[in-house]
Amino acid sequence: MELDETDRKILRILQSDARTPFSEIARRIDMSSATVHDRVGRMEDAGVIEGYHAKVNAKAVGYGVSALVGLRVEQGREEDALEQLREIEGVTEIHLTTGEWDVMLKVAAADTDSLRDLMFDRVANMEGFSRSQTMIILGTDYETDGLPI
Amino acid sequence: MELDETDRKILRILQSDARTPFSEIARRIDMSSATVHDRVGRMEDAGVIEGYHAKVNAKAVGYGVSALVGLRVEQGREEDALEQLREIEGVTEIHLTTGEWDVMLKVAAADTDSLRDLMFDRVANMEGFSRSQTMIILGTDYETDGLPI
DNA sequence: GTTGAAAAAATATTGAG
DNA sequence: CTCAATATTTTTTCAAC
Repeated sequence: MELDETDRKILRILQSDARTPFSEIARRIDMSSATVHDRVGRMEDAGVIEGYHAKVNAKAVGYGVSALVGLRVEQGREEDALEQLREIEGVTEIHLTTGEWDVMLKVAAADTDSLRDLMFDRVANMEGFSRSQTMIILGTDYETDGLPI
Repeated sequence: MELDETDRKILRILQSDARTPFSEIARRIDMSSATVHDRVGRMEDAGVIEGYHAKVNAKAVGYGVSALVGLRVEQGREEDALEQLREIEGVTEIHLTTGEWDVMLKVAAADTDSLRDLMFDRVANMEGFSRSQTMIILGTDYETDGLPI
């Protein structure tokens, strides 16, 4: 799908606040809200907009520790490994990467004890597991609302 | 702020679809929409809900390559480095981590050329830079809408 | 805290340029 | 594609339990 500058403006607004009323988006980009409605619908259908998500404070819901985890997986066992990783509660992202690690995870856990359980009981025991490195996130300095559009 | 099971149900719904009408949330959790409205407002005020963001397909807006980047920063130059990193367009996350790297970035770029420019011209030239490792994301296997609540 | 009901505002739809 | 007008829904407010 081709996006013009109007579409991009709408995306910028929805990326920073997904609950902005169409009427206000319309005011800001100087078009009617029917047009905004139409364009948003088309971008949703085309998969340009993949969803709308509330960002929840991790600590408020009991997640005190986050980490990035690098994983080496045995050759030929990648699919097995991924399947098991997807089942682990607390694993919020699974990326396949080049470089030192085959897989990079982002995980959330209640505390360090629970992170240890996650890593030792679940990750290290899965089939195809080779080795891992856990990088605990001491703090997130900065996080954009999404992409620079 | 204390969250009860009702709050958590609301968070789950908004995390998976931030534009779900309060009236529908009310139906699903079997309460009035006035209650949902009240609770959402309080969670917003308390910082439990940090925002609502549209998820935009990176390729659709011209970002063909993403990477995780590990960085070593010279002792005592951390603040300088972070300040510069925040200014680099395409850097979408900056985490301070334990382990092999001091800082982990998530970056988005149009293509590998543009990623090279980002890394060589911007990141590698910044003050306090020591060394880095770029892990190109070949694919994202799985990404939850947020935290398991 | 919760609710139903009223008022205000927003979204969805339609038809035409 | 865009718009104005209309119909439908939702959000917001508020008195009352």
